Amino acid sequence: MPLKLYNSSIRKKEVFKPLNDGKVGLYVCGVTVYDLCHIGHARSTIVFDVLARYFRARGYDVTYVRNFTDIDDKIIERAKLLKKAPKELAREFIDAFYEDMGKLGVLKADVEPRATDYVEDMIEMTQTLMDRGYAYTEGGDVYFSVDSYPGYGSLSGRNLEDMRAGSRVAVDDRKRHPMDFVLWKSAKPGEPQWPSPWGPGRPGWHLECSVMSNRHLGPTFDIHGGGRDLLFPHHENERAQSMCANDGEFARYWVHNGFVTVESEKMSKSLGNFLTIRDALKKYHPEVLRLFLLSKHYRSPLDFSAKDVANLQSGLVRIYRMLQRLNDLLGPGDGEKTSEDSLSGASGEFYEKFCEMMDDDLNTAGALGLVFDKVREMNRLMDPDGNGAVSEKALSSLKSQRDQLLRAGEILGLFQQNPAEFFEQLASPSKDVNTDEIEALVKKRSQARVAKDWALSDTIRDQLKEMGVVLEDGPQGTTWRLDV
RNA sequence: GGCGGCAUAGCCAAGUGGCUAAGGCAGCGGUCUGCAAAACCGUUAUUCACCGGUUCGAAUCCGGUUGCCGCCUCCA
Repeated sequence: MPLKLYNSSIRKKEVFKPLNDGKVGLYVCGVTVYDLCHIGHARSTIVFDVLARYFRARGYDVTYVRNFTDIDDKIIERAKLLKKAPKELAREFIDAFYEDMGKLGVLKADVEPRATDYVEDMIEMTQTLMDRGYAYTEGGDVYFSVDSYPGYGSLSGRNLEDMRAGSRVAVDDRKRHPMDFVLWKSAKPGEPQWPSPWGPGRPGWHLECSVMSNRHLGPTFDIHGGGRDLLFPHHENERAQSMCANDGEFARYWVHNGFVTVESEKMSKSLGNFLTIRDALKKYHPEVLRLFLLSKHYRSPLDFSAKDVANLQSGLVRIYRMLQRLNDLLGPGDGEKTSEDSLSGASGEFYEKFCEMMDDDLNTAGALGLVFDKVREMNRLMDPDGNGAVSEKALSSLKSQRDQLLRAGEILGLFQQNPAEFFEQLASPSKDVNTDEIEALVKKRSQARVAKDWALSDTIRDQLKEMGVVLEDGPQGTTWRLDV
Protein backbone atom coordinates (compact mmCIF):
# COMPACT_ATOMS: atom_id res chain seq x y z
CA MET A 1 0.00 0.00 0.00
CA PRO A 2 1.66 3.17 -1.17
CA LEU A 3 1.73 6.37 0.79
CA LYS A 4 0.01 9.24 -0.93
CA LEU A 5 0.73 12.86 -0.20
CA TYR A 6 -0.94 15.99 -1.44
CA ASN A 7 1.68 17.89 -3.37
CA SER A 8 0.93 21.62 -3.26
CA SER A 9 2.96 22.28 -6.38
CA ILE A 10 0.61 20.27 -8.58
CA ARG A 11 -2.45 20.57 -6.35
CA LYS A 12 -3.09 16.84 -6.30
CA LYS A 13 -2.44 13.78 -4.20
CA GLU A 14 0.49 11.76 -5.48
CA VAL A 15 2.03 8.43 -4.60
CA PHE A 16 5.17 9.18 -2.67
CA LYS A 17 8.28 7.74 -4.28
CA PRO A 18 11.48 8.62 -2.48
CA LEU A 19 14.51 9.83 -4.36
CA ASN A 20 16.56 7.04 -2.81
CA ASP A 21 14.91 3.74 -1.91
CA GLY A 22 14.08 3.51 1.74
CA LYS A 23 15.20 7.04 2.52
CA VAL A 24 13.34 10.27 3.06
CA GLY A 25 14.79 13.75 3.17
CA LEU A 26 12.39 16.14 4.85
CA TYR A 27 12.92 19.85 5.26
CA VAL A 28 10.41 21.87 7.24
CA CYS A 29 10.43 25.61 7.79
CA GLY A 30 10.65 26.15 11.49
CA VAL A 31 9.92 29.28 13.44
CA THR A 32 11.37 32.74 13.58
CA VAL A 33 12.45 33.06 17.17
CA TYR A 34 11.36 36.51 18.26
CA ASP A 35 8.36 35.54 20.40
CA LEU A 36 6.64 32.61 22.06
CA CYS A 37 5.15 29.99 19.78
CA HIS A 38 1.40 29.97 19.35
CA ILE A 39 -1.08 27.25 18.70
CA GLY A 40 -0.60 27.58 14.95
CA HIS A 41 3.10 26.86 15.26
CA ALA A 42 2.10 23.89 17.37
CA ARG A 43 -0.11 22.50 14.64
CA SER A 44 2.53 22.80 11.97
CA THR A 45 5.24 21.34 14.15
CA ILE A 46 3.04 18.46 15.30
CA VAL A 47 1.84 17.63 11.78
CA PHE A 48 5.39 17.25 10.52
CA ASP A 49 6.42 15.47 13.70
CA VAL A 50 3.74 12.89 12.90
CA LEU A 51 4.82 12.72 9.28
CA ALA A 52 8.41 11.98 10.33
CA ARG A 53 7.27 9.45 12.92
CA TYR A 54 5.06 7.76 10.37
CA PHE A 55 7.80 7.47 7.78
CA ARG A 56 10.02 5.89 10.41
CA ALA A 57 7.28 3.49 11.42
CA ARG A 58 7.00 2.51 7.78
CA GLY A 59 10.67 1.66 7.85
CA TYR A 60 12.13 4.66 6.06
CA ASP A 61 15.44 6.08 7.05
CA VAL A 62 14.41 9.68 7.63
CA THR A 63 16.57 12.77 7.69
CA TYR A 64 14.38 15.44 9.16
CA VAL A 65 15.71 18.99 9.02
CA ARG A 66 13.84 21.73 10.85
CA ASN A 67 15.46 25.13 11.03
CA PHE A 68 15.36 28.11 13.32
CA THR A 69 15.35 31.56 11.79
CA ASP A 70 17.49 33.43 14.26
CA ILE A 71 18.26 36.55 12.27
CA ASP A 72 15.60 38.73 10.72
CA ASP A 73 13.95 42.16 10.91
CA LYS A 74 11.47 41.15 13.57
CA ILE A 75 14.18 39.78 15.82
CA ILE A 76 16.24 42.94 15.46
CA GLU A 77 13.23 45.11 16.14
CA ARG A 78 12.13 43.14 19.16
CA ALA A 79 15.63 42.99 20.56
CA LYS A 80 15.93 46.74 20.28
CA LEU A 81 12.66 47.15 22.10
CA LEU A 82 13.74 44.88 24.93
CA LYS A 83 17.27 46.26 24.94
CA LYS A 84 18.74 42.84 24.35
CA ALA A 85 21.20 41.46 21.90
CA PRO A 86 19.37 39.82 18.99
CA LYS A 87 21.41 36.70 19.52
CA GLU A 88 20.38 36.53 23.14
CA LEU A 89 16.72 37.06 22.29
CA ALA A 90 16.86 34.32 19.71
CA ARG A 91 18.46 31.91 22.14
CA GLU A 92 15.76 32.62 24.70
CA PHE A 93 12.97 31.81 22.30
CA ILE A 94 14.73 28.75 20.98
CA ASP A 95 14.74 27.48 24.56
CA ALA A 96 11.07 28.36 24.85
CA PHE A 97 10.38 26.48 21.62
CA TYR A 98 11.95 23.33 23.01
CA GLU A 99 10.14 23.66 26.28
CA ASP A 100 6.71 24.16 24.72
CA MET A 101 7.04 21.70 21.89
CA GLY A 102 8.59 19.17 24.24
CA LYS A 103 5.48 19.28 26.38
CA LEU A 104 3.41 18.64 23.30
CA GLY A 105 5.43 15.53 22.60
CA VAL A 106 7.28 16.90 19.60
CA LEU A 107 10.49 14.99 18.97
CA LYS A 108 13.69 16.69 17.97
CA ALA A 109 14.47 16.78 14.30
CA ASP A 110 17.65 15.12 13.12
CA VAL A 111 19.20 18.43 12.14
CA GLU A 112 18.09 21.75 13.57
CA PRO A 113 20.20 24.34 11.82
CA ARG A 114 20.20 28.01 12.71
CA ALA A 115 20.48 30.62 10.02
CA THR A 116 23.35 32.50 11.65
CA ASP A 117 25.56 29.42 11.43
CA TYR A 118 25.25 29.41 7.65
CA VAL A 119 25.99 32.98 6.68
CA GLU A 120 29.18 32.00 4.84
CA ASP A 121 27.23 29.54 2.72
CA MET A 122 24.57 32.13 2.04
CA ILE A 123 27.15 34.60 0.82
CA GLU A 124 28.55 31.90 -1.39
CA MET A 125 25.14 31.10 -2.86
CA THR A 126 24.47 34.76 -3.47
CA GLN A 127 27.78 35.03 -5.29
CA THR A 128 26.87 32.04 -7.45
CA LEU A 129 23.57 33.68 -8.36
CA MET A 130 25.44 36.87 -9.23
CA ASP A 131 27.96 34.99 -11.33
CA ARG A 132 25.23 33.19 -13.19
CA GLY A 133 23.31 36.34 -13.93
CA TYR A 134 20.28 35.71 -11.71
CA ALA A 135 21.04 38.51 -9.30
CA TYR A 136 22.08 42.13 -9.37
CA THR A 137 23.38 44.64 -6.85
CA GLU A 138 21.95 47.98 -5.98
CA GLY A 139 23.85 49.89 -3.33
CA GLY A 140 24.82 47.34 -0.72
CA ASP A 141 21.83 45.15 -1.49
CA VAL A 142 21.65 42.15 -3.73
CA TYR A 143 18.39 41.21 -5.44
CA PHE A 144 17.21 38.10 -7.16
CA SER A 145 15.80 38.87 -10.58
CA VAL A 146 12.54 36.99 -11.06
CA ASP A 147 12.57 37.73 -14.79
CA SER A 148 15.78 35.79 -15.14
CA TYR A 149 14.15 32.54 -14.07
CA PRO A 150 11.33 31.37 -16.37
CA GLY A 151 10.00 28.90 -13.79
CA TYR A 152 9.18 31.64 -11.32
CA GLY A 153 5.61 31.31 -10.05
CA SER A 154 5.07 27.71 -11.05
CA LEU A 155 5.18 26.40 -7.50
CA SER A 156 2.40 28.61 -6.21
CA GLY A 157 0.50 28.71 -9.48
CA ARG A 158 0.89 32.37 -10.28
CA ASN A 159 2.37 34.31 -13.10
CA LEU A 160 4.20 37.56 -12.93
CA GLU A 161 1.73 39.44 -15.13
CA ASP A 162 -1.27 38.72 -12.91
CA MET A 163 0.56 39.74 -9.80
CA ARG A 164 1.84 42.89 -11.40
CA ALA A 165 -1.68 43.83 -12.40
CA GLY A 166 -3.04 43.45 -8.88
CA SER A 167 -0.03 44.44 -6.90
CA ARG A 168 -0.67 46.66 -3.95
CA VAL A 169 2.95 46.62 -2.98
CA ALA A 170 4.69 49.94 -2.99
CA VAL A 171 7.28 49.48 -5.68
CA ASP A 172 10.81 49.80 -4.57
CA ASP A 173 12.53 51.87 -7.28
CA ARG A 174 15.74 50.01 -6.83
CA LYS A 175 14.16 46.75 -7.93
CA ARG A 176 14.09 46.00 -11.61
CA HIS A 177 10.89 44.04 -11.19
CA PRO A 178 8.46 44.63 -8.33
CA MET A 179 8.61 40.95 -7.39
CA ASP A 180 12.39 40.82 -7.16
CA PHE A 181 13.46 39.97 -3.66
CA VAL A 182 16.45 40.54 -1.47
CA LEU A 183 19.27 38.05 -1.23
CA TRP A 184 21.60 40.22 0.76
CA LYS A 185 20.59 43.23 2.76
CA SER A 186 22.99 45.97 3.74
CA ALA A 187 23.13 46.60 7.48
CA LYS A 188 22.27 49.81 9.21
CA PRO A 189 24.65 50.92 11.94
CA GLY A 190 24.21 48.91 15.11
CA GLU A 191 22.46 46.04 13.41
CA PRO A 192 23.90 42.54 13.33
CA GLN A 193 26.12 42.25 10.30
CA TRP A 194 28.54 40.06 8.47
CA PRO A 195 31.21 41.12 5.99
CA SER A 196 30.46 40.31 2.38
CA PRO A 197 31.67 41.18 -1.11
CA TRP A 198 28.84 43.73 -1.20
CA GLY A 199 29.67 45.31 2.11
CA PRO A 200 28.52 44.53 5.63
CA GLY A 201 25.00 43.17 5.85
CA ARG A 202 22.83 40.18 6.52
CA PRO A 203 21.11 37.54 4.45
CA GLY A 204 17.62 37.97 2.97
CA TRP A 205 14.62 36.09 4.26
CA HIS A 206 14.52 33.13 1.94
CA LEU A 207 18.18 32.32 1.54
CA GLU A 208 18.71 30.33 4.72
CA CYS A 209 16.33 27.54 3.77
CA SER A 210 17.93 27.20 0.34
CA VAL A 211 21.34 26.91 1.89
CA MET A 212 20.51 24.66 4.80
CA SER A 213 18.41 22.23 2.80
CA ASN A 214 21.15 22.03 0.20
CA ARG A 215 23.79 21.42 2.81
CA HIS A 216 21.93 18.72 4.70
CA LEU A 217 19.75 17.10 2.04
CA GLY A 218 21.38 18.04 -1.27
CA PRO A 219 20.19 20.03 -4.29
CA THR A 220 17.30 17.61 -4.81
CA PHE A 221 15.40 16.14 -1.91
CA ASP A 222 12.06 14.56 -1.15
CA ILE A 223 9.77 16.76 0.87
CA HIS A 224 9.58 20.39 1.82
CA GLY A 225 6.98 21.38 4.38
CA GLY A 226 5.62 24.39 6.17
CA GLY A 227 2.53 26.45 6.81
CA ARG A 228 0.18 27.25 3.96
CA ASP A 229 1.11 30.91 4.10
CA LEU A 230 4.72 30.15 3.28
CA LEU A 231 3.85 28.86 -0.17
CA PHE A 232 4.08 32.37 -1.49
CA PRO A 233 6.37 34.18 -1.46
CA HIS A 234 8.75 32.28 0.81
CA HIS A 235 8.77 28.89 -0.87
CA GLU A 236 8.44 30.28 -4.36
CA ASN A 237 11.51 32.42 -3.79
CA GLU A 238 13.40 29.75 -2.01
CA ARG A 239 12.80 27.37 -4.86
CA ALA A 240 13.77 29.91 -7.52
CA GLN A 241 17.08 30.62 -5.80
CA SER A 242 17.86 27.01 -5.24
CA MET A 243 17.04 25.88 -8.76
CA CYS A 244 19.23 28.63 -10.18
CA ALA A 245 22.17 28.14 -7.85
CA ASN A 246 22.28 24.45 -7.02
CA ASP A 247 21.44 22.69 -10.29
CA GLY A 248 18.93 20.39 -8.67
CA GLU A 249 15.19 19.91 -8.70
CA PHE A 250 14.97 21.19 -5.15
CA ALA A 251 11.99 19.70 -3.29
CA ARG A 252 9.99 17.04 -5.13
CA TYR A 253 6.95 17.12 -2.87
CA TRP A 254 5.57 20.21 -1.17
CA VAL A 255 3.42 19.71 1.90
CA HIS A 256 1.59 22.62 3.49
CA ASN A 257 -0.56 22.59 6.59
CA GLY A 258 -3.68 24.69 7.04
CA PHE A 259 -4.11 27.56 9.44
CA VAL A 260 -5.49 27.67 12.94
CA THR A 261 -8.08 30.26 13.86
CA VAL A 262 -9.18 30.98 17.40
CA GLU A 263 -12.91 31.13 18.03
CA SER A 264 -13.38 31.68 14.30
CA GLU A 265 -10.97 34.57 14.07
CA LYS A 266 -7.50 34.81 12.69
CA MET A 267 -4.97 35.13 15.44
CA SER A 268 -3.63 38.61 15.81
CA LYS A 269 -2.16 40.71 18.52
CA SER A 270 -4.69 43.47 17.94
CA LEU A 271 -7.65 41.15 18.47
CA GLY A 272 -6.04 39.87 21.63
CA ASN A 273 -6.62 36.28 20.57
CA PHE A 274 -3.02 35.37 20.03
CA LEU A 275 -3.03 32.03 21.80
CA THR A 276 0.42 30.89 22.85
CA ILE A 277 1.14 27.25 23.52
CA ARG A 278 2.05 28.28 27.01
CA ASP A 279 -1.35 29.81 27.69
CA ALA A 280 -3.14 26.89 26.12
CA LEU A 281 -1.19 24.51 28.36
CA LYS A 282 -2.46 26.34 31.39
CA LYS A 283 -5.97 25.28 30.46
CA TYR A 284 -5.49 21.98 28.71
CA HIS A 285 -3.51 18.84 29.13
CA PRO A 286 -0.80 18.62 26.43
CA GLU A 287 -2.23 15.43 24.96
CA VAL A 288 -5.63 17.07 24.73
CA LEU A 289 -4.05 19.83 22.67
CA ARG A 290 -2.14 17.41 20.53
CA LEU A 291 -5.22 15.28 19.94
CA PHE A 292 -7.21 18.37 19.07
CA LEU A 293 -4.64 19.54 16.55
CA LEU A 294 -4.65 16.12 14.91
CA SER A 295 -8.43 15.72 14.95
CA LYS A 296 -8.86 17.46 11.63
CA HIS A 297 -7.07 16.81 8.37
CA TYR A 298 -3.82 18.76 8.31
CA ARG A 299 -4.62 20.71 5.16
CA SER A 300 -7.97 22.03 6.37
CA PRO A 301 -8.30 25.15 8.42
CA LEU A 302 -8.81 24.34 12.08
CA ASP A 303 -10.77 26.48 14.47
CA PHE A 304 -9.59 26.40 18.05
CA SER A 305 -12.68 26.79 20.17
CA ALA A 306 -12.87 26.09 23.88
CA LYS A 307 -16.05 24.09 23.43
CA ASP A 308 -14.60 21.82 20.77
CA VAL A 309 -11.42 21.22 22.73
CA ALA A 310 -13.50 20.26 25.76
CA ASN A 311 -15.41 17.76 23.60
CA LEU A 312 -12.17 16.23 22.39
CA GLN A 313 -10.99 15.99 25.97
CA SER A 314 -14.01 13.86 26.81
CA GLY A 315 -12.99 11.55 24.00
CA LEU A 316 -9.41 11.30 25.22
CA VAL A 317 -10.64 10.58 28.72
CA ARG A 318 -12.62 7.67 27.34
CA ILE A 319 -9.52 6.28 25.66
CA TYR A 320 -7.43 6.55 28.80
CA ARG A 321 -10.21 5.04 30.92
CA MET A 322 -10.11 2.02 28.68
CA LEU A 323 -6.32 1.87 28.93
CA GLN A 324 -6.53 2.04 32.68
CA ARG A 325 -9.08 -0.71 32.76
CA LEU A 326 -6.72 -2.71 30.60
CA ASN A 327 -3.84 -2.07 32.97
CA ASP A 328 -5.91 -3.30 35.88
CA LEU A 329 -6.62 -6.47 33.94
CA LEU A 330 -3.32 -7.16 32.21
CA GLY A 331 -0.73 -5.09 34.02
CA PRO A 332 0.99 -2.08 32.56
CA GLY A 333 1.53 -1.97 28.85
CA ASP A 334 3.78 1.02 28.79
CA GLY A 335 7.07 2.08 30.25
CA GLU A 336 9.45 -0.64 31.41
CA LYS A 337 7.20 -3.59 30.79
CA THR A 338 6.98 -3.28 27.06
CA SER A 339 10.20 -2.49 25.32
CA GLU A 340 10.20 -0.33 22.23
CA ASP A 341 11.22 -3.29 20.16
CA SER A 342 8.28 -5.44 21.02
CA LEU A 343 5.91 -2.60 20.45
CA SER A 344 7.35 -1.65 17.10
CA GLY A 345 6.80 -5.25 16.09
CA ALA A 346 3.14 -5.04 16.98
CA SER A 347 1.00 -5.63 13.97
CA GLY A 348 -2.38 -6.96 13.08
CA GLU A 349 -5.64 -5.99 11.51
CA PHE A 350 -6.03 -2.76 13.42
CA TYR A 351 -2.52 -1.53 12.82
CA GLU A 352 -2.82 -2.28 9.13
CA LYS A 353 -6.07 -0.36 8.86
CA PHE A 354 -4.50 2.49 10.74
CA CYS A 355 -1.62 2.59 8.28
CA GLU A 356 -3.97 2.48 5.32
CA MET A 357 -5.68 5.56 6.70
CA MET A 358 -2.37 7.32 7.33
CA ASP A 359 -1.22 6.37 3.84
CA ASP A 360 -4.01 8.51 2.49
CA ASP A 361 -2.30 11.86 2.86
CA LEU A 362 -1.80 11.46 6.58
CA ASN A 363 -5.48 11.20 7.45
CA THR A 364 -5.11 11.50 11.20
CA ALA A 365 -8.78 12.36 11.64
CA GLY A 366 -9.83 9.15 9.96
CA ALA A 367 -7.20 7.23 11.92
CA LEU A 368 -8.61 8.56 15.17
CA GLY A 369 -12.01 7.26 14.10
CA LEU A 370 -10.43 3.80 13.94
CA VAL A 371 -8.94 4.30 17.37
CA PHE A 372 -12.35 5.02 18.87
CA ASP A 373 -13.81 1.98 17.15
CA LYS A 374 -11.07 -0.07 18.73
CA VAL A 375 -11.68 1.42 22.14
CA ARG A 376 -15.30 0.37 22.05
CA GLU A 377 -14.38 -3.09 20.87
CA MET A 378 -11.84 -3.56 23.63
CA ASN A 379 -14.21 -2.31 26.29
CA ARG A 380 -16.72 -4.84 25.04
CA LEU A 381 -14.14 -7.60 25.41
CA MET A 382 -13.45 -6.49 28.95
CA ASP A 383 -17.09 -6.47 29.95
CA PRO A 384 -17.54 -9.66 31.97
CA ASP A 385 -19.23 -12.60 30.33
CA GLY A 386 -22.11 -14.53 31.94
CA ASN A 387 -19.74 -15.90 34.59
CA GLY A 388 -18.51 -12.48 35.59
CA ALA A 389 -15.08 -13.13 34.13
CA VAL A 390 -13.03 -12.28 31.07
CA SER A 391 -12.05 -15.31 29.03
CA GLU A 392 -8.46 -16.38 28.39
CA LYS A 393 -9.00 -15.93 24.72
CA ALA A 394 -10.21 -12.39 25.26
CA LEU A 395 -7.18 -11.63 27.42
CA SER A 396 -4.66 -12.66 24.80
CA SER A 397 -6.57 -10.81 22.12
CA LEU A 398 -6.62 -7.70 24.30
CA LYS A 399 -2.86 -7.88 24.72
CA SER A 400 -2.25 -7.82 21.01
CA GLN A 401 -4.81 -5.11 20.43
CA ARG A 402 -3.29 -2.94 23.08
CA ASP A 403 0.13 -3.28 21.50
CA GLN A 404 -1.28 -2.23 18.16
CA LEU A 405 -3.20 0.65 19.65
CA LEU A 406 -0.17 1.92 21.53
CA ARG A 407 1.97 1.58 18.45
CA ALA A 408 -0.49 3.72 16.53
CA GLY A 409 -0.41 6.08 19.49
CA GLU A 410 3.34 6.26 19.25
CA ILE A 411 3.04 7.47 15.68
CA LEU A 412 0.50 10.09 16.64
CA GLY A 413 2.38 10.96 19.81
CA LEU A 414 -0.72 10.13 21.86
CA PHE A 415 -1.74 7.69 24.60
CA GLN A 416 1.84 7.62 25.78
CA GLN A 417 1.17 8.28 29.41
CA ASN A 418 0.44 6.08 32.31
CA PRO A 419 -3.36 6.39 32.66
CA ALA A 420 -3.27 7.08 36.39
CA GLU A 421 -0.78 9.85 35.80
CA PHE A 422 -2.88 11.22 32.97
CA PHE A 423 -5.97 11.52 35.15
CA GLU A 424 -4.00 13.03 37.96
CA GLN A 425 -2.59 15.71 35.69
CA LEU A 426 -5.94 16.36 34.12
CA ALA A 427 -7.61 16.92 37.47
CA SER A 428 -4.85 18.54 39.47
CA PRO A 429 -4.96 22.10 38.15
CA SER A 430 -8.51 22.50 39.42
CA LYS A 431 -8.60 20.65 42.72
CA ASP A 432 -6.65 20.36 45.90
CA VAL A 433 -7.20 16.90 47.21
CA ASN A 434 -6.98 15.55 50.68
CA THR A 435 -6.65 11.85 50.09
CA ASP A 436 -7.09 10.88 53.72
CA GLU A 437 -10.30 12.82 54.01
CA ILE A 438 -11.65 11.27 50.84
CA GLU A 439 -10.67 7.76 51.89
CA ALA A 440 -12.35 8.27 55.24
CA LEU A 441 -15.57 9.41 53.62
CA VAL A 442 -15.53 6.56 51.16
CA LYS A 443 -15.07 4.12 54.03
CA LYS A 444 -17.88 5.69 56.01
CA ARG A 445 -20.14 5.45 52.98
CA SER A 446 -19.24 1.82 52.42
CA GLN A 447 -20.28 1.03 55.97
CA ALA A 448 -23.55 2.85 55.41
CA ARG A 449 -24.09 0.82 52.27
CA VAL A 450 -23.51 -2.44 54.12
CA ALA A 451 -26.16 -1.27 56.58
CA LYS A 452 -28.33 -0.37 53.58
CA ASP A 453 -28.54 3.17 54.87
CA TRP A 454 -29.01 4.59 51.39
CA ALA A 455 -29.85 8.07 52.58
CA LEU A 456 -26.54 8.49 54.40
CA SER A 457 -24.68 6.77 51.59
CA ASP A 458 -26.08 9.15 49.00
CA THR A 459 -25.43 12.17 51.18
CA ILE A 460 -21.77 11.24 51.41
CA ARG A 461 -21.61 10.65 47.71
CA ASP A 462 -23.05 14.10 47.07
CA GLN A 463 -20.57 15.57 49.50
CA LEU A 464 -17.70 13.94 47.64
CA LYS A 465 -19.12 15.08 44.37
CA GLU A 466 -18.90 18.62 45.68
CA MET A 467 -15.25 17.98 46.34
CA GLY A 468 -14.78 16.86 42.76
CA VAL A 469 -14.66 13.17 43.56
CA VAL A 470 -16.64 10.61 41.58
CA LEU A 471 -17.37 7.17 43.02
CA GLU A 472 -17.69 3.89 41.24
CA ASP A 473 -19.23 0.96 43.10
CA GLY A 474 -17.94 -2.34 41.73
CA PRO A 475 -17.94 -5.98 42.76
CA GLN A 476 -14.55 -5.48 44.46
CA GLY A 477 -15.80 -2.52 46.42
CA THR A 478 -15.91 1.20 45.79
CA THR A 479 -13.23 3.10 43.92
CA TRP A 480 -12.97 6.83 43.60
CA ARG A 481 -11.47 9.18 41.07
CA LEU A 482 -11.24 12.88 40.55
CA ASP A 483 -13.79 14.28 38.19
CA VAL A 484 -12.26 15.75 35.06
C1' G B 1 -8.45 43.10 -9.31
C1' G B 2 -5.65 38.02 -9.52
C1' C B 3 -5.10 32.98 -7.47
C1' G B 4 -6.75 29.15 -4.24
C1' G B 5 -9.70 26.63 -0.55
C1' C B 6 -14.10 25.34 2.12
C1' A B 7 -19.77 24.38 2.85
C1' U B 8 -21.64 16.68 5.62
C1' A B 9 -26.71 15.77 11.80
C1' G B 10 -27.51 20.10 17.89
C1' C B 11 -21.80 20.77 17.84
C1' C B 12 -16.85 18.75 16.01
C1' A B 13 -15.38 15.66 11.97
C1' A B 14 -14.04 11.31 8.13
C1' G B 15 -15.67 9.93 3.51
C1' U B 16 -14.24 12.55 -3.21
C1' G B 17 -18.36 7.78 -8.54
C1' G B 18 -21.62 2.33 -6.51
C1' C B 19 -23.02 -2.46 -0.46
C1' U B 20 -26.95 0.30 5.19
C1' A B 21 -23.01 8.47 4.69
C1' A B 22 -17.04 6.49 9.74
C1' G B 23 -15.96 8.27 14.48
C1' G B 24 -16.20 11.80 18.75
C1' C B 25 -19.13 15.14 21.90
C1' A B 26 -24.07 16.19 23.51
C1' G B 27 -29.24 14.03 23.88
C1' C B 28 -32.83 10.11 24.38
C1' G B 29 -34.23 4.77 25.49
C1' G B 30 -32.27 0.17 27.52
C1' U B 31 -28.69 -3.53 30.15
C1' C B 32 -25.91 -3.36 34.79
C1' U B 33 -26.63 -0.83 39.78
C1' G B 34 -30.24 0.00 46.10
C1' C B 35 -29.82 4.58 43.25
C1' A B 36 -25.66 6.31 40.66
C1' A B 37 -20.85 6.27 38.04
C1' A B 38 -18.20 3.66 34.29
C1' A B 39 -18.93 0.28 30.32
C1' C B 40 -21.99 -1.91 26.71
C1' C B 41 -26.50 -2.16 23.40
C1' G B 42 -30.07 0.71 20.65
C1' U B 43 -31.39 5.49 18.77
C1' U B 44 -30.58 10.83 16.57
C1' A B 45 -28.59 13.21 8.44
C1' U B 46 -34.00 9.07 2.87
C1' U B 47 -29.49 12.99 3.10
C1' C B 48 -24.29 15.83 2.27
C1' A B 49 -25.33 25.00 1.18
C1' C B 50 -28.68 26.02 -3.31
C1' C B 51 -29.88 25.36 -8.76
C1' G B 52 -28.90 22.87 -13.15
C1' G B 53 -25.93 19.14 -15.98
C1' U B 54 -22.92 14.47 -17.03
C1' U B 55 -23.77 9.19 -15.66
C1' C B 56 -27.18 3.01 -15.30
C1' G B 57 -25.57 5.39 -10.63
C1' A B 58 -22.86 11.59 -7.35
C1' A B 59 -22.09 14.14 -0.90
C1' U B 60 -18.22 12.66 -4.40
C1' C B 61 -17.36 14.84 -11.56
C1' C B 62 -18.86 19.59 -14.60
C1' G B 63 -21.31 24.61 -14.86
C1' G B 64 -23.80 28.43 -12.21
C1' U B 65 -25.68 30.85 -7.46
C1' U B 66 -25.09 32.05 -2.32
C1' G B 67 -22.10 32.17 2.07
C1' C B 68 -17.39 31.78 4.66
C1' C B 69 -12.08 31.82 4.54
C1' G B 70 -6.89 32.07 2.98
C1' C B 71 -2.84 33.98 -0.12
C1' C B 72 -1.26 38.07 -3.36
C1' U B 73 2.82 42.44 2.31
C1' C B 74 6.20 39.77 7.80
C1' C B 75 3.40 35.42 9.25
C1' A B 76 3.04 28.11 10.95
